[in-house]
Amino acid sequence: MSSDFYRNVYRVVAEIPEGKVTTYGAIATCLGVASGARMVGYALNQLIHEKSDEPLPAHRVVNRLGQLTGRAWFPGDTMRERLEQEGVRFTEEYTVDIDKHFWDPGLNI
DNA sequence: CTAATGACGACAC
DNA sequence: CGTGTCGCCATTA
Repeated sequence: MSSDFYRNVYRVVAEIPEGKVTTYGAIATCLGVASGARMVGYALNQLIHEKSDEPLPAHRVVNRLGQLTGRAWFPGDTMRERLEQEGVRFTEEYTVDIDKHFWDPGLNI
């Protein structure tokens, strides 16, 4: 399990700076599979049952619209609260200002 | 090996 | 402008 693809996703997600967010598509593109946005989400989905001493900041990964599609995988509003706590602006209750806090992995990884 | 699924994305209607 | 449908690629059944 945990193919290189997964580790790749985990590494990118782990590099997301606080107060910044990125999209599934951006990560996928960074990994080489531009159309593998679904795979990124799938990889993160596996990370739920994956035990880690230091959980990955998956809450900083949103879809291209900035919507917290993964909020359902976090208890309560943990995802929204954490992002808000890091200084991320919200255009809506569950939508971040992706345009101002977008972080491109390709420019930093 | 074939079929189905998925924390998405883009396009069609 | 909101909804629906297909495509994308890896993993699982």
